[in-house]
Amino acid sequence: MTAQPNAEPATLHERIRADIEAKILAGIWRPGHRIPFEHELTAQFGCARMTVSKAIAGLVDAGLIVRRRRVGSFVAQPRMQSVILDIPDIQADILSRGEVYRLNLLSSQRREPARGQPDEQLLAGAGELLAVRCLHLSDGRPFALEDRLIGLSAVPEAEYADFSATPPGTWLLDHVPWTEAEHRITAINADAATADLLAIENSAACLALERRTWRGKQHVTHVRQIFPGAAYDLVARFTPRSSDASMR
Amino acid sequence: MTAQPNAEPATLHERIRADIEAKILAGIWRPGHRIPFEHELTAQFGCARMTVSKAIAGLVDAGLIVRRRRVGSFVAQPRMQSVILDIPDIQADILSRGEVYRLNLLSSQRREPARGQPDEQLLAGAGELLAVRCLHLSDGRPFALEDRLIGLSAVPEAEYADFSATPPGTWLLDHVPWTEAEHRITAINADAATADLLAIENSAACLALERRTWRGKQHVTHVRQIFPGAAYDLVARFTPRSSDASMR
DNA sequence: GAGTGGTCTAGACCACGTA
DNA sequence: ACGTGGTCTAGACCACTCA
Repeated sequence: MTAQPNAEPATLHERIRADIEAKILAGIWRPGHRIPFEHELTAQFGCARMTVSKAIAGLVDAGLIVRRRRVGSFVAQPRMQSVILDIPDIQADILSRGEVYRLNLLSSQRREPARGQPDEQLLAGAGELLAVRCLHLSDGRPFALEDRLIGLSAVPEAEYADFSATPPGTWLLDHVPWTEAEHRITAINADAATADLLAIENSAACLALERRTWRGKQHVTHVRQIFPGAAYDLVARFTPRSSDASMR
Repeated sequence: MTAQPNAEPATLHERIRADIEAKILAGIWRPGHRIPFEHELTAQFGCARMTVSKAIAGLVDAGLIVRRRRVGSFVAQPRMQSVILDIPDIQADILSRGEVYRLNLLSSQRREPARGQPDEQLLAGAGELLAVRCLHLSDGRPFALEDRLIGLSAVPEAEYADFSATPPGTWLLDHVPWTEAEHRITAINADAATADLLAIENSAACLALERRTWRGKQHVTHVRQIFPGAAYDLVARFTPRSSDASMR
């Protein structure tokens, strides 16, 4: 949990927000209930309308309130909607746990996109691809196996980067602003080669995390990271509008 | 992608935000660069400071800007931070794909929390637990195996709910507002019993999704859902401040 | 001390959806 | 037509932090 549990909020709009939130959580205002109009809250709290509006806007962000013009603002139907999952930089994550990070660069080669792989051709654009394969180690133990493709037309300077000094993911974060990413999380049985590299049993369950990243419409990189399922979990903790998440 | 790509934003603070965002994404303002002071932007756009402030606040939410008093506002170092993962209601998800949803309620029993299980005792509080085990089916094929514990002191009316009519997750969403949830995603090898229920091979890799939900400080429910890894992925797509996610 | 962002006010006009 | 929320203004004071 990030925030202290019961600290009285300092600012007025936060107190108003907390006041409304408390009524909802206590069940006094059930889903679908119309909360007081903004001008009523203005009178109740003796403040300007913008302040009330800011408080409600926060509750809308948190998914607790729905506003409808000409009608009013209502307590939202609860939904298992957005859950914030943090998928951190592997190096930073290992270091933050006080463990020793090491990268084993298995291969790195420039090549043409494969025929019959429209994904690779989109990633390559007019240029070529950089294919990097590496193993992340934490305290000497395999932590994740990474296969990455980088579009050299999007990131030409990647060709000259030293990925044994800086892991490719970290390097890209530092060099390329991204606007969009798609993640896919799957469970797979490790094949023989993967199991060997990760030092796990053959066909042991692993988490496969695939991420494709764009800058604007330009596809920047596509990475697949495989984590031993027995050792590492993805954890996401959610509180409306404040979250804590990590990989354990 | 949810939002239309290049629609000119209607409101002023959105245009200001888009203007700043564009400079960052184009690389004109690199990470660490100090963007103009608010009073400068006020002059540049010919508007009130609150409008500029609202625009920047949005960029702070999106993680693109960091504000520092007395110093200025800066382009944030990009981080692979919050990724919004949508973990929807299974029934709603299956129905939204046009498939037939069916629930197989395997067991449902009221019982005491197990000794030596502090988790269960916290969940039970002063009362007992409701333990529900069910299988979600999509078009007749096993979709997920669910084991759920519900704290009857937190949700006493759950005891009389008909979980063969409404899946427990859906029922809880409709009846209990929640404030906090913790998710854990793991890969596991299916044991014999699980494999049998899910109609998959023994020790096939599965995604295990564990979720614990609170209302305030009160622990409401703890659920573990197991998905055949070969058939289903968790997908999350991220764009700063607007997202699309689903389970496939 | 000086200048930044953080918050707030007391108005105003507008867009929109309901009736 | 009406009343809601949505946006915006032109100020103001404060808190914080750097010099």
